[in-house]
Amino acid sequence: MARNIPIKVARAEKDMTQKALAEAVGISRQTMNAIEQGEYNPTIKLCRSICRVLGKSLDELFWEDEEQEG
Amino acid sequence: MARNIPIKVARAEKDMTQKALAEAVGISRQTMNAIEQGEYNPTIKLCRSICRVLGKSLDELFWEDEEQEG
DNA sequence: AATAAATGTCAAATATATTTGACATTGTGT
DNA sequence: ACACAATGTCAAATATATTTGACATTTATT
Repeated sequence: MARNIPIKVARAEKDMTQKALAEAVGISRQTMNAIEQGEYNPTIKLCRSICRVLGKSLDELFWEDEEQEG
Repeated sequence: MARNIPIKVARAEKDMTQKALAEAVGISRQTMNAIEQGEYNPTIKLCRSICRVLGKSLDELFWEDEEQEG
């Protein structure tokens, strides 16, 4: 997976830290960091939570045109 | 979670069976069924695969305005 | 330069998504 | 009514997302 820049940007727009976003969404700071680093696949439910907090859509934050192979 | 009608509709539009969609996406038939029944949260990567096969966006197939508690 | 906050990263443990196999039910066609 | 495909559902096993704790690095502030 590629690094998730859209989340980083949306977070900056809200002036939120990774820690703050993680708490708002109810996950650990490390998990939030890993998601932004693109290190693994979050659950759709978690993605929706992040979208709600950041005021963005799934397509805006989590779409990828090409998926990296295994 | 609520039953995922949009997937059912999009699958009908493509005239695909749950089994066929599951195979196209590389998961088991039971998992595909469970997703349509809204019984658990798939991974975002899997959601994207389903979107690509069905020619729909994440927002079209996987957005939910209100998340069910617990 | 020094201090603190924010971020990046690792390993071990835990929670949960997904698989497999099996069987019940429903829908469709003959 | 009969057969067959498609769907729904359960339990046990496996793969993987997520947590926790700890530490290194970067970035901001004084």
